[in-house]
Amino acid sequence: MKKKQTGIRDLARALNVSPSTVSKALNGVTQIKPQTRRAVEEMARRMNYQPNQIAQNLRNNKTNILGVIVPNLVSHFFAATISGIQDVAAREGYNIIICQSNESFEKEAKLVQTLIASRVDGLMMSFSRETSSYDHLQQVFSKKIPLVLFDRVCDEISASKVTVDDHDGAFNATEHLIEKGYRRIAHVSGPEHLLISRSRLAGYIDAHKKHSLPIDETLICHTNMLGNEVAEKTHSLLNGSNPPEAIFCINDVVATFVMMVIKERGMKIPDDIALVGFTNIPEAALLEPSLTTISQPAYKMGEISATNLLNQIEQPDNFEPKQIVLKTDLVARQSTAVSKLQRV
Amino acid sequence: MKKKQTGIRDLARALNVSPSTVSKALNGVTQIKPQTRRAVEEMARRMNYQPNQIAQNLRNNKTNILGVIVPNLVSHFFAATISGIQDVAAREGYNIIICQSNESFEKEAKLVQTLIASRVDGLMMSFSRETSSYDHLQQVFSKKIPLVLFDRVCDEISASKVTVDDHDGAFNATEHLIEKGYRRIAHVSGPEHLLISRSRLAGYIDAHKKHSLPIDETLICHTNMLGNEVAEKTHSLLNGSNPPEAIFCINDVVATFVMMVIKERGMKIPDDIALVGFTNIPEAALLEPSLTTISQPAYKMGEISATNLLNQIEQPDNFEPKQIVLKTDLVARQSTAVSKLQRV
DNA sequence: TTGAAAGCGGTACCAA
DNA sequence: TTGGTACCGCTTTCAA
Repeated sequence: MKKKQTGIRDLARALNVSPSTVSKALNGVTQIKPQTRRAVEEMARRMNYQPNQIAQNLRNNKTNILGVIVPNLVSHFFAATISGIQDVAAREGYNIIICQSNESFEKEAKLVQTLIASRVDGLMMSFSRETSSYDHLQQVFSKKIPLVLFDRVCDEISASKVTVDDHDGAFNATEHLIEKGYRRIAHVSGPEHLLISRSRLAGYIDAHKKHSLPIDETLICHTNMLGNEVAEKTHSLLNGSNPPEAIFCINDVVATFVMMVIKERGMKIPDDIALVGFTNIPEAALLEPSLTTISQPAYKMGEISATNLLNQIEQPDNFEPKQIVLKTDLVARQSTAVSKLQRV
Repeated sequence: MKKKQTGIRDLARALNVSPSTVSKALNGVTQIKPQTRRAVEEMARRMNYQPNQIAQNLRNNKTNILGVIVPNLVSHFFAATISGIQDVAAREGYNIIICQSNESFEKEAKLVQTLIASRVDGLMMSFSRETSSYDHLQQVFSKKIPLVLFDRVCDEISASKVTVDDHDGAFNATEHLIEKGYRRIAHVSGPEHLLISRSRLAGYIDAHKKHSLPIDETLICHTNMLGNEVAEKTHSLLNGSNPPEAIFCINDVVATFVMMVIKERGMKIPDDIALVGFTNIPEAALLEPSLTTISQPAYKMGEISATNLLNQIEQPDNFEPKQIVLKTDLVARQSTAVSKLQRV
């Protein structure tokens, strides 16, 4: 049995005033005699009073809870993003409910429902790998729940979006390879329907265009980003009649799989083949050779997403969806550390 | 302005029945004519009714929310634990609010208050590095909020605790080194007041005892587990007149710092010195040389903690605090891959 | 089998 | 400056 906690009425009784007076005193309403206020505050302390947030929630139709849906919690990128979200939320007096879709569309849709039922004040999400339609967000719109998409976003719906400049990052990664003297550069991408795959592929292509290099379709392969398929397709790439001199991967995890295949085949990085990833996971610096990659400001992305969502919640009227694109940084490491001269 | 959602009264009005009938029909109370029930359910669907969970919470004095406090979200171990918690919670219809103390005692204490104010149904926590007193949990006890401690627990308070067998893991790690022929084994530990430091140190010592090896106090050093201090103390260890042949570190992150120092000094692992960590973070396998370590079942720890908490919540009466200790596994890798013979 | 009404613990309007 | 009271949306007893 739960013990009954002291409520506003208990305080009122103890002080011989009305509940409404207590409420006002506690909430800093001005029209209260300072003396009364002090008495109430004193008594609240003495009786160890704590407002029942649920009752407040009901009354104010507000929970001070933000919902967050991510594909998973264990990848460092999302963990760091959530860390940023959490810090901003805590600072502003909000809690966050975190859910993971485990990359399943079905789970994602269910979670959206759950969070709506929990009456979160706002929602932030990054789509699962499977997500390619957006009907599951219908209720979010019809109930006008503030929404911010981050990282894995889509073009199809109107909402605030926070992303890194995937195109620009991929462009820089590719150009870095070109400047190192590489010409035949492969790209191991993700599922075709993900915007993130398309953007990074576009950056890869545009870097080629800028340097007037031909694009060889056989050097571009889409994967589901899982170990088996990536390994398999990497082998195919390397078995080709005219294999690539460098590989740009959609992210560091994929690059790690590719690196394993390359090592397995007894090839040397970067001498036989260069490798670039994307994200800058902590492992990237520890790999041997360490991995050149594009670093994404994950924590900052979380902070910005949360800040935007809170603005949206607190000024629902004059709010316009914003598209925020964060810059990335090239982190050059050993996996591309071959000088141009050396290769000539 | 928030749009008003369909409530139980709207349904009642539309069907010309009373709100209480609607409530009963929706909640599967038996004393309702099946026909009425179907009508209500049908109408609920048509009017897109969703129960207001806040109102239900208030009424039932239950939120279906579990609070989780961890030192941080970005370390893989905690991320994996939370992942386990989340999956169990979701399966049982609970949400989780996740907070990070950022290793600060003050923040931790504040978060406990916040979560209590949010009326979570239960609380799971892993203490911050700074935490050495437990008054901040006083309210948790006085309000009888179900509590489960995991990983970083303490002896001082009575609650369910889920840990890995730190002593056993450390014992195995140390014995592994002894069996490899190492005799002078150093231990780089964490803060002395943490139970986890003490347990692992005890395992280290007991392995020595079992093999009748002397314990050299100068080979045991406590650190704050941060890069600078670990590096500094590692240098001291290696500068000693009789430096160690192997180092067992309290965890993999510390081991990574130690490895950097060793490499910096031009020493070879495992030929000049062997190294063992604890946790089995994903980086451990990727380091060069790969790191021998003790793997902790993080995801499982989360699952078990959540399951225990839910039991406690749902059967508050006949509940006894449980101490659950999970076994660890030794993962032997290159950092200790010297054969005994080779060293003789 | 159904309905009326009293809460859950606050907030806020209106009156005193 | 303070108090009375309706109400947020749902559950549950008790009576019809």
